[in-house]
Amino acid sequence: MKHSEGIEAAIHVATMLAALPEGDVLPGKSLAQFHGLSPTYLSKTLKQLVAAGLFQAVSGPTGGYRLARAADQITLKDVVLAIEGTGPIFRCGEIRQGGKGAPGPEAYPVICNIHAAMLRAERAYRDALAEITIEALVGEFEKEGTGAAKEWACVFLTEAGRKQNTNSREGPQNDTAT
Amino acid sequence: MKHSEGIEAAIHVATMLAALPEGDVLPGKSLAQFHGLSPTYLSKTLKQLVAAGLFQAVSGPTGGYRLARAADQITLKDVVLAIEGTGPIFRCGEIRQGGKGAPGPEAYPVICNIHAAMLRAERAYRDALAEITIEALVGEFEKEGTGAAKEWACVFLTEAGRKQNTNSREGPQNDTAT
DNA sequence: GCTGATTTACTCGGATACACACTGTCCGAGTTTAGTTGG
DNA sequence: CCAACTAAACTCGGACAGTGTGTATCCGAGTAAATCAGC
Repeated sequence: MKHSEGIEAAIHVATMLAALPEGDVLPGKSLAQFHGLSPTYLSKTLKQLVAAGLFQAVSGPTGGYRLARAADQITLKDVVLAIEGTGPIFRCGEIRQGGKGAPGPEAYPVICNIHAAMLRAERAYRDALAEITIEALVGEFEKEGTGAAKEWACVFLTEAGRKQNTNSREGPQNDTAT
Repeated sequence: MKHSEGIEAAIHVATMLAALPEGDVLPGKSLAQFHGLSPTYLSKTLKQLVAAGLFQAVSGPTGGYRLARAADQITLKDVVLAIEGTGPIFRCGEIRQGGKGAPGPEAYPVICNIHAAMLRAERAYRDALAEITIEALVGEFEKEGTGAAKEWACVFLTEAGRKQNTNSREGPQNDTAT
């Protein structure tokens, strides 16, 4: 009952992409360097986020990743489910009717109350995650972060960020400079 | 991010022990048979619950397990933490300052907001679990369960339950019949 | 018949294999850029 | 000088090992009850 390491990376990367100018992309290699992670393993996590429809990937020398939706339309719940899978935390094996000699399923018409209690807790967890959007996290960092930390992130975004001519979420950017 | 299978068994066993007359014990073998589980593996789970101080174990031919505390003093949170460990679900690796060239820890005086958000969700989860006591689960079963299911459980408790002369939680039972 | 030690059978507890998922890595397919060559 | 072609470099994506936790099992230490011998 522990989250995989990739969860932390996925959320941090998502906030980075959210802080990026609309349509721009960040390559996985740069993201790994910025966070001090293995590029090859981070790509595995990023792949999952693309498969889940949260990120978009662009190939080629100027390629990278960007958010597939607006940052206020992506929650921590989305990210967690993309990495950990959408299956339930608690899997009820109906062991209450597993013993030899136990009455059949007709004797258990309602859901196991233990199962129900665990589902309530699981729902509380995911609801709490669903309340936090990536945009909110970026906003908190902008407000609470120290000067050095913000500058460090800003420099990274400026250096590693890449304009994209083909922008699927908006029209092409007018700004073509560098 | 899934619970181990033992969680379900642990909770069901706890409710069984709670339904038992005060001080009586149930052997692990019987508990496994009633739930259709492997006795050897269930013993591993029970061992964890004893180590956590939730259950008490009695050796010998008339031995078994019983609750170490009153059923209303044991919550689902206690059981889950006993099996899964008390460590946090989300482990923050501080990757925000992991990159080469990143500013030192003094640039990050406050907790990572991502970490904080995950902690809030985790707290919501455990709070929800802490609200459910084993006694409440037994009460729900008594109220909602069907006649066949309740009778099946009652027969099991009667047949497998064992009186204990040395009762650490209360004085010896006067009832010596059967 | 009663008392006592002895034997037995049953219980829990720790130590030991097996399997799956997470972690970590490599190489290949695809695309854009830059360079080069010909007109 | 311009345009088109070619080659190269960089990106993501899928396939392939290593490791740690969870799963499953067996055997040994300890205890209460039942048995049996002796009084």
